[in-house]
Amino acid sequence: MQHRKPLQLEAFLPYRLSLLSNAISGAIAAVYGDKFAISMPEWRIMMILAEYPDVSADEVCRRTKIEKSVVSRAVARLLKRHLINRDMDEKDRRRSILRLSETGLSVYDEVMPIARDYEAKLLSDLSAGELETFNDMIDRLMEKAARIEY
Amino acid sequence: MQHRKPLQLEAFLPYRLSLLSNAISGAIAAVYGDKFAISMPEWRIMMILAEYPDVSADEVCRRTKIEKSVVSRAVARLLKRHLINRDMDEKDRRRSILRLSETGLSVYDEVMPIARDYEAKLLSDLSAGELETFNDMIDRLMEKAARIEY
DNA sequence: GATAAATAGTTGCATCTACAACTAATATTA
DNA sequence: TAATATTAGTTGTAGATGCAACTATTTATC
Repeated sequence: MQHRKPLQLEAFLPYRLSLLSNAISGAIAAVYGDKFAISMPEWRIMMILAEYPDVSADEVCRRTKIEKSVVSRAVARLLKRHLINRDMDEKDRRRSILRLSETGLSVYDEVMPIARDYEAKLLSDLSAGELETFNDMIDRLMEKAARIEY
Repeated sequence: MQHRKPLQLEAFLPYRLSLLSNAISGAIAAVYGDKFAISMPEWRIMMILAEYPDVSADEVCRRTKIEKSVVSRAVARLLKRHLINRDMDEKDRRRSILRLSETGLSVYDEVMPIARDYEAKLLSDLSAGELETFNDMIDRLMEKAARIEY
């Protein structure tokens, strides 16, 4: 006979955040997935390159927290589909220099407004102040999470 | 030459939530993963069963949003390791009735305090009011996310 | 400047995941 | 009550993931 009522699972923050994040990411993934057969890591990389052109794969890893082998294969696929271009750094020939191709940019320009529109709808019921508070809390939790060890 | 500054990626809520959720879930997953070789879906199922004993696999799917084949295989693995027990519903012989075994309960009782402690540390800098606000916003976003279509 | 350590990126591989097809049982409808 | 549709759970399979081992290059140390 079980009787643990330890936690009210639905009140457990990690669980709640995971459900919310999955719901949101999944909704957006459906857009670029259905329309362009782009995976989530591929899309994340494209977002990074749209904002920070000419960064290395390693820099992409650092920013996205995506594992480097996943980035390597996603980059390979994006290259094969000519959605990004790659040069090698002259100063450090291990290091790649990645950026969106014209095609990649046009895909980005088609998908991103939909994603942004989704975000806008999602946030439409929050006041500017509430949104700021929410974002501030995410930052603080992010910082805290990076520091906790046990 | 790229020049999209469309979004400030780091300010894109879906991206931010995903990073935060992964950081938190990953930290907790390290505990049950390292100590008991339990996967995330397995742990989610155990949490559900701790709070709602005697639910079906289908009910687990509904609550966790984990895909049913994943639940099926996770349940099989938990059964093989005697961490849960399964009966079949007399009234509806398709339906399973799952609950933690004694062993499963003891594993749960060892891991859960660590997870709860992690959550407490994570939230220690938020006031009660802030936490309530944060939770309220998650609820609202969750609701909204379920309604948006495009 | 030779040797060792660190870094960027790729690849092998075991495992995990998600979709679809499937079986078995129950519910619906005519 | 026979035929049809729905539901619970399992299984096949292609592709994704993450760790570790590997290559190639650069940096640090002696």
